[in-house]
Amino acid sequence: MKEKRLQHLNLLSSFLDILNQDSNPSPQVEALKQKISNKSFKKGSVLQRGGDMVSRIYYVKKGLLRSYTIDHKGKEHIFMFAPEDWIIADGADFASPCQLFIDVLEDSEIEMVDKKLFEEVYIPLTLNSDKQRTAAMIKRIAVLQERVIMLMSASAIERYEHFKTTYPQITQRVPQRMIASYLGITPEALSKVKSEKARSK
Amino acid sequence: MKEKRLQHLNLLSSFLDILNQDSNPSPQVEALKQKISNKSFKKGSVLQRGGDMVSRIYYVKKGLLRSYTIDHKGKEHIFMFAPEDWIIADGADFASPCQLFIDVLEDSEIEMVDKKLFEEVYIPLTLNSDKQRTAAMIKRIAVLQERVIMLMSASAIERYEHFKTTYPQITQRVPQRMIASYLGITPEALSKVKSEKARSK
DNA sequence: GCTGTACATTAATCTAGATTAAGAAATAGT
DNA sequence: ACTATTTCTTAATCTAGATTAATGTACAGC
Repeated sequence: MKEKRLQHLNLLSSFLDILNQDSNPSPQVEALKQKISNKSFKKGSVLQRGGDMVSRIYYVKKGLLRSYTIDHKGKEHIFMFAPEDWIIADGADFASPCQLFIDVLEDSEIEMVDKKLFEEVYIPLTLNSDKQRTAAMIKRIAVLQERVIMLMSASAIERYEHFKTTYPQITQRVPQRMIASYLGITPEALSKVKSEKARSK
Repeated sequence: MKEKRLQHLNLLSSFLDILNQDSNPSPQVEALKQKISNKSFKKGSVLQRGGDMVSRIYYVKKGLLRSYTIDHKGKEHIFMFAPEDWIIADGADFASPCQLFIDVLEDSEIEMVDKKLFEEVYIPLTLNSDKQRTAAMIKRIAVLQERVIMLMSASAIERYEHFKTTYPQITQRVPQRMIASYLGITPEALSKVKSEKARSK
């Protein structure tokens, strides 16, 4: 089995592992497998809109997704990127008041499952792999905590440097303006920061 | 049993519930009980410093704690407040690179337990109350997620208003400068914001 | 009761980053 | 290959909030 990254809530992938490892699956597990959609999406597809009543968990087999909010002025704020082997879910997954949008940044292959089904079925199936689950959630908390500290104390340059070292695999694949959005600054400010840094070398 | 708030990672309190509910405790549980410290702390006491090797989980029975980081310029950034019935833990609890300080804002009564012990003992004892545990962590994630959105998109006034409605019980009890620190602005800016708002009424 | 220290407010600058706008470069669609 | 659209960069302003500093206020210790 390929080593799994736990940068983010890596629930669905271990769920899938359990389903797949089962060499002699019960009818219950068999029925579940049918409910996991396996789909290709073109760049630009919208998987979920804030406020949608649906709530799914997406596992990125190939490609790149993002989640984001739109504030009261209509501005997008990117919440996270999800490249290969990452999990992404909408706000409902976290009982959060802010509703997240999820869309596709590169042609992608996605496995997805209904959130409710996932919660109801995953827990009984994985009681003995709870440590992994907890570890994944703790990791998620760490990422968010770090992000809060960054937003509270770091300048635009510092945030950008931090992003580059933390997510090198994403830096090259998404437009500058989206990185800027993730960092909480404007694309112009990011451009400025980069050219100033280049000049000072 | 008093209703428990789940605003934050409420692990220790359910842990304590389990220990206390046990009418005929096993020797193992009995031994554990001895390891939970029950202490009073004076305002100003420091429970943990960033970088400390100890790692505990604190349950606030009475009083008020806070956790914060100190950035490379020596500035404090308040990460969270923990009033009565809340749980607070240092960075090590989340495997976070940023080390948190924890100290006492009001004379407090605290129950605390070593993090490692907690993790090793809590999980086997509470396999069947996992849903509660997961709910607590999800709630924590929601709080952090909301905080990120706030820091990315809201102005000083908006953040202050949001804080007041979300944490009314804290607003009256901590100095302005600490609320400012939590909001990611300076005390002067908060003062300005408040007087401008008062004038415009 | 004083005195000192921490905290809050106000006002005068300063600055990082936002906004606006316009041109250059890259990408996609036909 | 050519056009259209999106993205990136640069530069000129503008502004929210930082910084600095001075004054006012409350409480703690003596």
